[in-house]
Amino acid sequence: MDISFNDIKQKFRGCGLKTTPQRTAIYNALLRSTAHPTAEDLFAEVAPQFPMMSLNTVYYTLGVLRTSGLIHEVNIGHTRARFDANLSPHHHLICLGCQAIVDVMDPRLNRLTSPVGIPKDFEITSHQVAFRGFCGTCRHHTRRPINRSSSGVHPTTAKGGLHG
Amino acid sequence: MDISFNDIKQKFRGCGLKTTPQRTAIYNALLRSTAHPTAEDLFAEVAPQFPMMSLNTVYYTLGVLRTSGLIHEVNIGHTRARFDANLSPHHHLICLGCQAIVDVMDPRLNRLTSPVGIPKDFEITSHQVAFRGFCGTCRHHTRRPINRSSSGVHPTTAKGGLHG
DNA sequence: TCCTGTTTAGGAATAATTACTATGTATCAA
DNA sequence: TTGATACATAGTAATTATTCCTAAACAGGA
Repeated sequence: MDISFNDIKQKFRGCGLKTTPQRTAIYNALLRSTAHPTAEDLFAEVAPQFPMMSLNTVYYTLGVLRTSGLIHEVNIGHTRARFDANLSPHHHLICLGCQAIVDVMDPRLNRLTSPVGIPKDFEITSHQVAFRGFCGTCRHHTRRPINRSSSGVHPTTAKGGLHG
Repeated sequence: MDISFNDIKQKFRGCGLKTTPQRTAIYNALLRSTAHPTAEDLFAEVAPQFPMMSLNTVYYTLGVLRTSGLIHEVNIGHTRARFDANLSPHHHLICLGCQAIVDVMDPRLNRLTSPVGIPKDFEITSHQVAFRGFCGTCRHHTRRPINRSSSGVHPTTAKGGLHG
């Protein structure tokens, strides 16, 4: 799943985007992550390399990448936008405890038939299944750690999408 | 789908909630709607009956109803929370143009098998399918009316979930 | 290398929601 | 029926996430 600097440059060029160090770092961080980070998560990850960088730049960059179709925005609530560079059709597993989002790649879910009883002039362009529940850690411990400041990473367990 | 004042009172009592006129009106408005209104939509709908009412009360009430399990929160983006009093398992059709949300009651979608390749200690408690696309009106007219102030109701067409 | 339009960074602004708090009121018990 | 009390309401202020605005910096093509 690794991608080179030149690959990124090519992608940016293909979308008519300039290749700046900040933009490259943000996109690269998103490519490497499977945790569906928020803008602030990405800012925290990239900031050490660019001490002068503004959170604004992260928002601007994510907006540009989204409208260029290089990334997707994923939401599990109204509170914060989360982002995903995985463009292949997939679904999500969402922990109601720690808010972790895990990709579900089961191809059977990509082939759901059109539902019955919908307005006949509605044109469906995509669909996505969200499975909700509790991950191993949240199942055993408290049910609601309420972790608003990070993307599904337990305060106790250091890094990674879904602990355990 | 009509519900009496006494039914509502019973439901509230069953959850240990006091029956106040504001609370009753808000819940009743949500029960009657299929448009998945926002807090502000509900405020606008109920305000004529209670000129002194605060938007705060709507937020507080929706929070109480949600934690009591009487309503669900539905989100199609990070921008605003939308609410639903339809508790029977169902799915959603979302117009990318006008942001309308329509319930999809196809029971086949309730019986999706557990997906492959997920962490084995994850306990799935529910799932929901979101179909995205364009409703009849948005398909023909502009693709992105960007309607942030209302719940999927076209400026041109008056009231209702999905026009047409 | 130089020009030009995009990108960045900083601060201010906005929108949605939550927090705080005094007053009001539904409910229960006497 | 009445009174006490805990929950609700309304008003204002605060917070959070995001967007807007602007000047300076810089990438990419001529």
